[in-house]
Order: sequence, then structure tokens, then C-alpha cells
Amino acid sequence: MSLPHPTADQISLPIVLAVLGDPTRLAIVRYLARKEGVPLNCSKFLDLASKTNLSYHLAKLREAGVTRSEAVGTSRLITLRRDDLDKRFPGLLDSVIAAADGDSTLPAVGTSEVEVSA
Amino acid sequence: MSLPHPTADQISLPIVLAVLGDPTRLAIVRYLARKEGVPLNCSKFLDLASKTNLSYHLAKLREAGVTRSEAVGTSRLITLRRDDLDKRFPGLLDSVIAAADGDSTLPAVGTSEVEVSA
DNA sequence: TCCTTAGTTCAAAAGTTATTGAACAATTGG
DNA sequence: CCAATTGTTCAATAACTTTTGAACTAAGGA
Repeated sequence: MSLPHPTADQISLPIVLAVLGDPTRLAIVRYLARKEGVPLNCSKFLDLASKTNLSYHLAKLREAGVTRSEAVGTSRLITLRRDDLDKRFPGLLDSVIAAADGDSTLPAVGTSEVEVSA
Repeated sequence: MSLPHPTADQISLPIVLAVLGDPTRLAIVRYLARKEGVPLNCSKFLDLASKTNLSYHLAKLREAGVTRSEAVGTSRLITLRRDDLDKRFPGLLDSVIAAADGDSTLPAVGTSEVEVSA
């Protein structure tokens, strides 16, 4: 951990909803959910927006408490705060992700990737 | 029915999330959910915002497909589009409302009302 | 050390959303 | 018909959000 994150109980429902209401950020969250457990760096999302703009959107997600960003070397390892979100808003994240997965008009990242087993 | 409403399949997830991301609109939706089945008119929400501003927020909810507004006399009878929302985004509305109910910092309407049986 | 990679910060511009008051329209009760 | 009630529309403004590019920092490898 390094950058400012809200604690679990500081996570606000309207802010989370507003943050997820942006298609770029929703695409980021969907991808994080699909790769759950695997910390990703920002470069994974470069087909969604410019580097600068991504920095902005990732900060919004972090400040809302949706993601956690850890500085490791020159990278930021980004993970979904599923535990905290599920505790605060049970069922919300799953229903949002399921709804997004059912909508082919939404932007997405890494939808054509090869699964690699450990 | 009278004013323009999206059809069920035109309801967009990011738009619904963004619309619910506003505390005033979230309060309206919560109240509609609590009074489910009972069509309400705008005056019920006057403690949340001015008449003009309410008209704006109620239009946003209607245009997003979250509510249905029917003109009856000089009133608008407003209902939650629960059926359509549940079909498009299963579980979403319930988890949002449950999360909102658990947050005492959010604005609310009609929380101290007398239940009247039919 | 120098260069590259990874991402941030800043200020500006563009775009969008929210809020306001005044004026308007439609319905209904007296 | 008149007045009151219910809500909308409009234009203005205020307040945010998003997007951009240029400049920057920090770590790591050659």
C-alpha cells in the first residue's frame, strides 16, 4: 500500500455507483474481477484510454475504495477490493459485473486472452 | 404512460449506475422501493429538493429507465420499474437499496411515516 | 551513469450535470 | 370563469468531470 485509500467503512455507496457509472472505469473493474487475485499494472488498460487519462480513472477508483493500488518498483499493482465491497454492499459488485458481462455494447479489455495455468 | 421512457432493452447499465450515484435520486428510488406498488406524486419528494430541481432529477430517473411516470390529471404518478430492472440487471436494485438502507448518512424521505393498512 | 519504463502531476480546455428563478401549461374545485 | 394546484420548460449560472499534452519523478537495467 502507498497511495491514499479509504478504509472499508469510509466507502460511500453514491460515490461507488457514480464511479462505476463510467464505461471506462466499469471496463477496468470487469477486467480486475475476471483476473481476481492477480495484481495488474496500468499498462493492461492502455487500450481503454491514454496513459494520463487512465491515471485519472484509476485514481477515482482507488479514492472511491473500489480498487487498491500498491506501488512496486515503477509499477502500480492494482487489485479489486472485493472483500471490503462485499462487506459494505453485499451482492452489489457481483450484480454489476454480471450485468456488465451481459452487455456486449460496453467497452472491455482483454476479452480475447489465453488462459495460462500455473 | 405519457412521457418518453426507454424500453427495457434500451436501459443502459452505466447510465443507471450514474443516475443512482446521486444522493437525491437514490433517496427517491429508496422511497419508491419502500412504497412499492403505490404510485407516488412528486410532492412526496419536496423535502429533498426544490420543485424545479425535482423535476430535473425525476426526468433523469425516467430517461434512464429506473422509474415510470404517468400523467394523471395535474399529477405525475411515479413508480419504480422493478420488473424491467430485475430482468435486465438481476439483483442490482435489491443490493443497491439494501446498501442504501444500511447507510444512515444518506438523505431519505418519509422515514417516519405511519403504515396504513388497506 | 544514462536510458528506458511506468506512472504521476499540472494547468488548460472541453464537456456535462446540477441548481436556480421566472414564466408557462394543464387540470380541477369553487 | 377564476384561482389554486401540480408540475414543466427555459435560460442562466455554478459546479463538477473528463480529456489533453507537456513536464516531471522514481526505479531498474545496460
